[in-house]
Amino acid sequence: MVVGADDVFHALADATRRDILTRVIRSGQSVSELARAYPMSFAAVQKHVAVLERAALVSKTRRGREQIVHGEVEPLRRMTRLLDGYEALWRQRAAGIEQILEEDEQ
Amino acid sequence: MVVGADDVFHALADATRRDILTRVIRSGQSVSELARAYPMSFAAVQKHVAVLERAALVSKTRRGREQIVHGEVEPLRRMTRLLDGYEALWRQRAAGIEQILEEDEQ
DNA sequence: CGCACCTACAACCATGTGGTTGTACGTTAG
DNA sequence: CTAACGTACAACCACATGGTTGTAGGTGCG
Repeated sequence: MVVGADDVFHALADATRRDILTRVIRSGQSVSELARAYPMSFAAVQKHVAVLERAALVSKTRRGREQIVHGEVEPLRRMTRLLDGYEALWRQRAAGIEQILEEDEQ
Repeated sequence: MVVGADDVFHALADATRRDILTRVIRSGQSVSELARAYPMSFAAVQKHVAVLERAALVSKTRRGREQIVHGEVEPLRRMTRLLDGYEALWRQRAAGIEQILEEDEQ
């Protein structure tokens, strides 16, 4: 696991970042477009995007002088799987659950 | 939503806390039992449990002089649902997705 | 070309976080 | 009753976080 679960959960633990994620999952948006949508400085939004990027929840591609932010769904899938693992563990139906939970710290 | 998604994700954004969660989901354990399992002070583990408790991921019940920590699976289910919402959104199959994602900030 | 726009990044500040130690209090065992 | 155990909480520290402003570099429009 190249990006830790820590990074993904931490990235998701902020309402602004979750909102940014929903926007760019719908369709890519430039950093400035995103920045205009929130009551904070451009730099602040840029930092939020950086956090999402470090968690691999978004990626950026250049388009002219703009940087377009795209949503990446794969890390979300991994987290969903992790949470499902906890749930299954709770239901005592643990078959192969240990393995899923251990991918966590790889 | 009485406990914010922020709290749940933040609680999960730490390997020690996720490990504590797996332990107590299997079966309840006292705070000291948990504390003995990690290379840190009792107080540190106690704080981790407090964070999990604030996120409603665990609850405590008294047994004699011990405080038994239990895993609560409902918040996990809510988070799984949230993540599923993002995924569905990404797949353009957005039927009622907005609603799910907005429960987020209630 | 020259200016405006988009982005990146550094410096700074207040606050929160994860860890420590120490103290205090309730409960059980002997 | 006393001693030991389990817990809670406060004070403290180093460091990360989320925000700010300012500066600088790449890109495109007129």
